[in-house]
Amino acid sequence: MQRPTRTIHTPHGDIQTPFFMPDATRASVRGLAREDVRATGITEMVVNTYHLMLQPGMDVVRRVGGVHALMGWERPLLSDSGGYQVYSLIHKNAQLGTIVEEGARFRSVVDGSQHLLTPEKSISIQADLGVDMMVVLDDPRPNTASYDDIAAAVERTIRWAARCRRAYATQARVRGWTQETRPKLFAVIQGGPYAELRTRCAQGLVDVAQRIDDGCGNTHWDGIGFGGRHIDAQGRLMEDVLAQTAALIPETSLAFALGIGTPEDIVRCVRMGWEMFDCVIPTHEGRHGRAFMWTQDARERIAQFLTTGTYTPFYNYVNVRTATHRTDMRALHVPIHNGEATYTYAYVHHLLKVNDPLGPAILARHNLAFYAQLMYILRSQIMDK
RNA sequence: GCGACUAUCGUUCAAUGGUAGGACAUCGGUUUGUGGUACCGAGAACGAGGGUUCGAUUCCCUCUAGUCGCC
Repeated sequence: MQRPTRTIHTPHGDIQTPFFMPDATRASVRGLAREDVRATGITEMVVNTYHLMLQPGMDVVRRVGGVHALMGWERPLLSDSGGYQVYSLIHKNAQLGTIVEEGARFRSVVDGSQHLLTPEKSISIQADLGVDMMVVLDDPRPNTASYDDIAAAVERTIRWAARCRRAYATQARVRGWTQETRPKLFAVIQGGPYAELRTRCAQGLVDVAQRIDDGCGNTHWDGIGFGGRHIDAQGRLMEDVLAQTAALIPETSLAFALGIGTPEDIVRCVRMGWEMFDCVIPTHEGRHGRAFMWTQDARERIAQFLTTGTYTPFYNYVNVRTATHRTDMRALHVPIHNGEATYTYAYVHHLLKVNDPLGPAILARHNLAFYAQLMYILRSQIMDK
């Protein structure tokens, strides 16, 4: 069931749920200045352990004083553990890595060097990054993997979560973290499409939190995420598993829907109780010339969707590359530092055709603003109740 | 006015006496904890007329248009 909105406190500021974070994988939302991101209404971003440990490397990150300092970003950041990237790498090319009990062994995409990412190393790297929210190293599997394979990955994910939690407690001691200064720690539920494995994973993780102190006296996870792929082979949202998994997450933990999704998927997930989202879609689609646009009465349609579950399209996305926009002088509103700039479809179309990076940048900003507005509408809808 | 050269998808270049190929453009599709300025697919052309030939986009002639050169 849908959860009430709440405020969470992090070292770099408060956040109101539900909220959306764009992926700044290599410490930037590709092609956008942080002021541009901020102007869209986005207040948090996701950075990536896997990419940053390879480039610029943790010696650099430590010397410059963390990823906030490197980016010059004052608001909260969440780091992903690297588990999904190794999974993605192996899925694409089995030569590039293997999962062993010790951790994830992989080859760097930057220089081909070999690395072993253990749960302990993932936590210590994320502590060095200095982020506000971190995620345990997990073991995602494709939904098409065998039941036994996924069941084994669930058990490993639980064991790795325990090792991450111990490593977190060590970091808390060494770094003198308090309840106010410590980063939030997220576990991840695996189990593929199987309800009983999702249940088993959730129980195992909750048990780990109760058994193992996080170094600050807590017996719960700050957040718990939905791991693995959340769409089926047809590209449709796996609603049953997502709803079932959301119900497994204790109210004391934030429900994080990793990697979701389209605007429609996000609203569906909010109805189920998911509170946090990150996704490449708005920036990715923007870079490929696509703009999300509200339909008429979008706000009313979202409200109806949220309360009744009946979906009426409240947006469409426009391929600005097509020649139909060559002389399209309708306005495209894009937030900038001190307000809003009006561009025309015709101009952005032109920029895309001449491969000026300003075109994708305008659309990425536009789409991020769209997502920020969507979350704002969802928050206000939930508060109205 | 004379001469040379050229004429092929929307554009720009190929090839060929027997179902004309690429690139860019056009249209469509893919992208969900970012190896994506990417990938996949479709439609689209032999300047006009005549001749040689079983058969001509290809060889020959005329015309038209363009480019270059010379007066």
